[in-house]
Amino acid sequence: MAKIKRNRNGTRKDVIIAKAAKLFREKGFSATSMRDLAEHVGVEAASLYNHISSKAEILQEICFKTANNFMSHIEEVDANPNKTAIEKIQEILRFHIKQMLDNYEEVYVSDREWKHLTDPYLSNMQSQRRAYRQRIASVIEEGIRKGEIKPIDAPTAVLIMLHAVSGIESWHRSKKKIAGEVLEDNMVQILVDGLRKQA
Amino acid sequence: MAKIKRNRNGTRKDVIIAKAAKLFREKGFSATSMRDLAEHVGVEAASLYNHISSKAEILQEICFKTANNFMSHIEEVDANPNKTAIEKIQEILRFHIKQMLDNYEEVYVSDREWKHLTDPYLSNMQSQRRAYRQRIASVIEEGIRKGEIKPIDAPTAVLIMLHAVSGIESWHRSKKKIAGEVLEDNMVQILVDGLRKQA
DNA sequence: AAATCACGCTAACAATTGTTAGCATTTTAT
DNA sequence: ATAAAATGCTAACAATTGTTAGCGTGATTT
Repeated sequence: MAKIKRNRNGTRKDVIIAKAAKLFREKGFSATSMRDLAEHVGVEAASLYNHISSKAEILQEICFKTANNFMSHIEEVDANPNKTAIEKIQEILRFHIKQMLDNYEEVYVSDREWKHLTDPYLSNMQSQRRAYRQRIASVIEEGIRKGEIKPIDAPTAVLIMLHAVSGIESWHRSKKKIAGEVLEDNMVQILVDGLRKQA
Repeated sequence: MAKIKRNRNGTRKDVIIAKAAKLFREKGFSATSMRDLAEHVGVEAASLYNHISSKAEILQEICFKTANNFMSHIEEVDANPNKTAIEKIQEILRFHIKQMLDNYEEVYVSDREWKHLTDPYLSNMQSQRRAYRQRIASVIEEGIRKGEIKPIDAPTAVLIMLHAVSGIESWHRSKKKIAGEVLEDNMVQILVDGLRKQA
């Protein structure tokens, strides 16, 4: 009756999902109530259901949109046969970092809260994640074969890369932030060439 | 009346906290109900309150026990003036990895769920975490000054280290696990010397 | 043997949860 | 202008939440 919902460019559903991503990041999926979300959207809880069909659906949209985003990128990178493995890894890393800077809320939520998906979607997400990690591992193994990369355990390297990137969360919370590009360069350098000087 | 709670060596409270840590890791703090926990302990929900005073207290015990554990270790490491910065970093890393292997549930929960602490404890935990990261950053900066470590942004390096280690979660979930010591060596090598061969 | 304590149970509470029904109003299309 | 669609509201629902009260039984202490 009184309040109206704003929408810049995109549907009202998009507004709801964006606010939800923010809350899910701050408090977690389970600890965020629909009334909580409604309040931040500026509407009563019941009104949300004119735009979404359930709380679960919101999480699904966030998770799968993000997952597809990463999956298309790695396919694009991996399709190019003229890049070295190290170059591919660097591109993947930089893409992750940029995503973590630009779409922070959704990327973070999709990484931390996907466990709360329910079962058709949960299994789907699990295999997507597995497939994604496997693709990166293959790039690393290719690099090992060609002598560009140290002979380390590829799954372990993937694990380090992906989780290191998700640590950008604490960069966001930090008071004295360095610039995003500096962060990116630092992270890539540390992961590719390590902490130790000279070697 | 009928059921009895077991206890190997440690109080019944310890049993409850251990089971809680497992559930908090699997489903998150908010998504774990006291009835859920009670069922896994083999008792009715109300009976838990003979041993703990609230759900919040369980999380507090898990988080602060773990935090103190890490804090004492870094103090011990840092007190030794004969170690190089790289050696200190390696020791800290190896301690984190070992903790993640041996006390998986509690370390993981303490890292992911501390946000659900409430306010006297929440602020306390926030400053403890800040202080801990700051100590590691100081070690790195010392290493940079002495020329052992590349001149990178120390907070970024800390962020990478700590989050890389927390990725051991996916090692736990993995089917074909490499041995714990191999994992440890791989992780330390990658973080200290990077992925790239030779340099 | 008596008294105390530890610890389990059932029942119940107030609050909060996600969600639906039904109705009113505004916006869009005809 | 009128019909249709979109979107908001209030009220209510059943289920679940953390937690307390009160009672009983078995073990431990005196």
